[in-house]
Amino acid sequence: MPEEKELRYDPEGIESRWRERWAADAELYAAEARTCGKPKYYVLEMLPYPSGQLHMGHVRNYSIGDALARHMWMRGYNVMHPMGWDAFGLPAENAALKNNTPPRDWTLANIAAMKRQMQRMGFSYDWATEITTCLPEYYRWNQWFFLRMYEKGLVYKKKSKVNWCPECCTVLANEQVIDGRCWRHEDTLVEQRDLEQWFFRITAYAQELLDGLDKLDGWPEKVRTMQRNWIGRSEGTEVDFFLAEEIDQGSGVRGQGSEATRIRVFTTRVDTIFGATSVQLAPEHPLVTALTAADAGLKTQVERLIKEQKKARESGDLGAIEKHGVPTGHFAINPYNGELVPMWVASYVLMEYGTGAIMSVPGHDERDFEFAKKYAIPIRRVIAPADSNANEPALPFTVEDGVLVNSGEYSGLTCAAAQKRLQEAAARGGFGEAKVIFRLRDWGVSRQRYWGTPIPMIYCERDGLVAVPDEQLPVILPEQIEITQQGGSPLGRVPDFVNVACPRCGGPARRETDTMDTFVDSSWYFYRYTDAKNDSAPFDSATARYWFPIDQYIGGVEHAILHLIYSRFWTKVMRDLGMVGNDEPATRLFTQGMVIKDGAKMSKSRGNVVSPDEMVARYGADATRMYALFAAPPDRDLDWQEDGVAGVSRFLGRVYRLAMRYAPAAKAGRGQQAGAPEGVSLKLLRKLHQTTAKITQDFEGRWHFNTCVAAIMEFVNEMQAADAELAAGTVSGTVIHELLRSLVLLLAPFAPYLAAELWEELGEDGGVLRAPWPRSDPELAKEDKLEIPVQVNGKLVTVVRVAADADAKTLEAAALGDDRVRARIAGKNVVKVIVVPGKLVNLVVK
RNA sequence: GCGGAAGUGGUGAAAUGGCAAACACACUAGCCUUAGGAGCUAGCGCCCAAAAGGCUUGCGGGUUCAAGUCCCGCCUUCCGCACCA
Repeated sequence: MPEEKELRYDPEGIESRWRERWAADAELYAAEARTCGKPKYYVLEMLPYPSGQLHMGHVRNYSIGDALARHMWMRGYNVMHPMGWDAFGLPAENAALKNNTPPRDWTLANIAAMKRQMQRMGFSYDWATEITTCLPEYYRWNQWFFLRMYEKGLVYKKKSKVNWCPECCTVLANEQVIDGRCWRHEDTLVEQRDLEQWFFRITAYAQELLDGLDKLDGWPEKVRTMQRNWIGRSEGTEVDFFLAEEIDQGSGVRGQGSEATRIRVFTTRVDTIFGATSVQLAPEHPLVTALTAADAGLKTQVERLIKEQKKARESGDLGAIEKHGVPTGHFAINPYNGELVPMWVASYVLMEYGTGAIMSVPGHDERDFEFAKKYAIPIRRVIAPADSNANEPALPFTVEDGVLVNSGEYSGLTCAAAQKRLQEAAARGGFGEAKVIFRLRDWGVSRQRYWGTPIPMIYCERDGLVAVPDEQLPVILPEQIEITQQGGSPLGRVPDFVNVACPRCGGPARRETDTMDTFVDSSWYFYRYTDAKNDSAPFDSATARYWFPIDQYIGGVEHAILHLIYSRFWTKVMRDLGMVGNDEPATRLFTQGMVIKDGAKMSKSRGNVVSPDEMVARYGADATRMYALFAAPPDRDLDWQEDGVAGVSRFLGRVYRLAMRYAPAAKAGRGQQAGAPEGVSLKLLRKLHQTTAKITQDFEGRWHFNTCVAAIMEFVNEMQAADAELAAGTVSGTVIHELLRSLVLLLAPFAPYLAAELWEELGEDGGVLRAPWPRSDPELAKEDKLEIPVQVNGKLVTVVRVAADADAKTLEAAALGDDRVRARIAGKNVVKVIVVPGKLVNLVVK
């Protein structure tokens, strides 16, 4: 007999063939209409910035989402699995400067390249709903939303101190400043500038954004905690202290001082206010500015504090910086007891938080204590432990469940009770009130850049600020424009763009030349997928109500604050506009781990980047994505080892050859009736049904795809080990058919190309994607015999082989009947026998 | 400083309180030969020449018949937050 030529697994051949066939089938990954009757499932991976190159982080992210999408299709869901491009942003302008390419051309070329890479990977995206945020058909709706929010008072313009990145030459939102540095330029310190800016009133939703987190139990706790911290809700009291001199000279009536002499402080511990021995103002507090105007000496000192504060902000370790202060020589009156306390300027008080002024209670606050010690400010005890027998604790005593002392009429009250009474007194006396403050501040969206959505506003000489009317949308971003590194908004240098007739009076007017933060684009993009071609609205409300919320959102944890808080805000705004029915964009969020190489995150600067193209060329897309799922559980960091990819590729080769070898037998046995399986057949079927159960469970719960792949490998190993029996015809064609058919189905979410190929080789039709997911028969999955470990005093001695359903008595007898066990317990008393049927036997002896 | 996650072979890792190291990678030995980034077989935590045996999940305690897993204390690494009043 001529030697049979061994088949070679040729990923390149298989994958290119199927890529062509899939590309020709426009409906393959399309979601069905909402009337289809199937349950819907919206799985979404975060849309990428089109940098031009897919990196391994993307591949990992999309491999997870793709496995899930394919699995859900096979489970019979109506699946939406879209992809798009977050296509505005600074890199396009930088590239334009460097290569003299228009940002649009550069961006669109990058998109084309990355789309090719994605298609090469075989991801199941419905390209008919693809969105590209830099195209007018998309960004016109940014402008439309801007106008709706403007109408509702959720957009406003104000001059304020803003973060300026000298590298980006633009303003940044607070969320884009990390440790005083730009989120895109780690080495660049952000400057503070006074500029007129557009803001979204995200703070109007601060409380709801916070409360909503409690209900988002499908989100990682880590992300929820980060958002809670960012929103930073704080309950306390605002209290007015007044400059003593002014009150003496004026009416003399407490609580009616002028605004210029009022020092409003915020405190969470108003119960300690009788212990306030100074008030501390931020160096940039308006009152300090007023005082320094008339006092050159003070001015010099305060400027030093400002410099110090700036340095502290940049250092990233604020707690370690020594606190400095300057006495102003003025005094303020504590409204509760009329006491005069000195007024200081302190480097540790921030103008941007609370009121920019605090009361300093050194007896009961760590920082105030440190400060008072340094400057010999009196320290007073006003809180004692609730337990009156306790020793007097050392100061500062910061617990909040004590009792007030030395506090006038409030002495003896608990802290909580005193807070309430003191707030009531402040409200009555008109010198304060209970107050909730948030750390979250409004979202500054103006960018002095070109490559972004034009802000649809017009400045008319006669009518002032005029919104662009809806019918004039979109305000098109001009394309022929010279990009330079000059300051100011590039659009300001395009007269055709700037000069416009006022929509109201027709007179001469100027357009707003700032563009929107690109996070606006990504705050609502996932709604657009549901109705991507709509040219009369951002999307159809009924369609969005069908698809939303997103069932599973998958992306990197680096967006925990930025994108994920903005898009929650946007959803609530759209809900209040009546456009959507959901309060939150996504029920479940999954944040995958980073891809690591040689102990560090893959990055160009470290030179440890592995290109997906290279992997695909060498090992195929199936092996590359399957390795991305196999090397670590998806939530953990993944160490990229090329040998591992090679290993997965070899495994797929074994699967291919095994399936091809027995495909004829399987085809012949297809649809035939089989008797009760026994011997090798039973053994293989049992393993198959165990594997199916394991993988099905994992998709439903813990998503440990690494052990799913391992389970498939175990199953294939077992088939391989039975190769002789299979070749000898011991196993019927019907059983072989079930084994191979199910193997291909289980493989389909992880290695879709090979699965498609083998599905066809097995003579199945209709495509593996729409084939029903295999069911595990619990009876078939059950073992009939088990090896039960036997321990003596908790130490393993041997295993006994017994029937799987053996009861405790049988197990005990089997254990005691074992020679090794007998030898071990000879001459000793068996004190206790622990039998866990199906698990183990433990003999406690003395 | 506060909060979170993690720490298991040479490497990536596995283990609803019940046989620690599944599945891979690397390595070693053998086989095969259309010499391939191939395939097949076997070995592979540590100690001991081997067997028998003993030891082993960052460190120290505890709970339990039984702990990588639960509890307490500590160490290390990573991530997030932080003069937030």
